[in-house]
Amino acid sequence: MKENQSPTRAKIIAAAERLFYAEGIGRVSVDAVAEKAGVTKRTLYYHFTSKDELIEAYLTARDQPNLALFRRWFETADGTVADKTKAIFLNLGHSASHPRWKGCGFLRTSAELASLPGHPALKVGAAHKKRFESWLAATFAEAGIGSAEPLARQVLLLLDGSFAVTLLQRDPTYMDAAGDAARVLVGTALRQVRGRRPIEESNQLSLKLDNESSR
Amino acid sequence: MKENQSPTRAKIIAAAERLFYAEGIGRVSVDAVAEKAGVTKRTLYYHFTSKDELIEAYLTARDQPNLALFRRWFETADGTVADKTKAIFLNLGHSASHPRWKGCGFLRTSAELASLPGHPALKVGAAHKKRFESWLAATFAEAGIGSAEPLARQVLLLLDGSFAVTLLQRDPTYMDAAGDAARVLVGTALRQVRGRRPIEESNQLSLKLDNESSR
DNA sequence: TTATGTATACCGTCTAGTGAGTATATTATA
DNA sequence: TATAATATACTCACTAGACGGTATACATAA
Repeated sequence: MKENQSPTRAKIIAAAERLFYAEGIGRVSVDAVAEKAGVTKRTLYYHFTSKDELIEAYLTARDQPNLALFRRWFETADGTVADKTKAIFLNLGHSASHPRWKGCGFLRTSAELASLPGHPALKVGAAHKKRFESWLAATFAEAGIGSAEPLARQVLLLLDGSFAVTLLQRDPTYMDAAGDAARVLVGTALRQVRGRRPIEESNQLSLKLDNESSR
Repeated sequence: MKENQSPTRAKIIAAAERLFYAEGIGRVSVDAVAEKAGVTKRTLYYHFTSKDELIEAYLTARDQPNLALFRRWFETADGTVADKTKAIFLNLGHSASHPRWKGCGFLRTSAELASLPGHPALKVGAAHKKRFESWLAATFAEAGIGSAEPLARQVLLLLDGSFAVTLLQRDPTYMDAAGDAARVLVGTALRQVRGRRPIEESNQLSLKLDNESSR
């Protein structure tokens, strides 16, 4: 297997990440990726058997870094779980103000490949969003929220909705609106917890890190 | 001007609607649209100056029918405004169960053309979603809701989120989750209205129409 | 000396868009 | 009323280039 990370393979994936995210997978040729990576096309095809496999590798490479970024945004925010949830949207709104921001690479790839169910890249994208949803649900459950799973699902829907709408309208204030809705939903669930067993939700002090661009 | 609807032009747009929605604009050639419409490519280029103009015409043709469908789903549902809002998601979930359903054509086009800001088709898409948001806001305001605009925005975010997530996961139950969140948000706003001036929200009897596929 | 990695050069196919010409209908003129 | 001119709506055949992918050869290192 050549699944390991040879430097050349890593360079190719890095080039694919930048180009596929910036232009969309259909508008980027294999030649362009090879050129950006500084290798010949034949070398690219030595490391990947097809363009489809390269697309899959592109999303696989984004999976963990994206999740880590969301987690960090959540964990470094002040306030209740509801406030911390909203912090994800605030940070995302900041990212979306950057002209190079182009929404969520997973969702955009899913839109482009919608006519190819079963495409390996779609499985990677679906698994990525599931992991995010599961992490949210676990975090909510830890805070004592009973309906953690449906709540996590609703927050995911708001998040992906704000990706889609902000990309279309090019207006990051939609992120704030989604964050408000998420804070209301999480806050309501949280108040039910406190009703049963008081306090327990602590105000965590934390750094406010500057955000990177999120994909 | 040939902006009017000659039968040939209408045939071409109808073919474009089916193919672009089913496969995505990047994966459909102008030749394929011409063939599906039963005209030569040169005839297509007689009616449209470029593929981009054809894409724009495709979304323009979907604008009013889609809005009308959502309105009908809302208006024909029983219950409060919150219930009627949720009905949109329920109907959409039903549409999404069909194997030919491929999400929202406006959002998918926006994802494909994300690297071309200012593309005419993107303006059509943005205006379409704005019209939906405005209609929702007006409907909420009519029901006496004070925060009609932010509320409409939140429902839009849930709607487009459910388009994106349901397409990726191929699981229409996400539509139900989004509908629940929307019902909670609208219901909360509605209860504040009732708190100030009681009743006023009537249970409207109405037919439950069977839905068409929504794009 | 065998496996890994890279390069040059190429193939067949598909793409958006065009050049040049034609059938038909309507209008203007004698 | 017959004829000439013009506009509309369409077709066939083509271009120039981009596309994904490959055959072959050469280099390097264990």
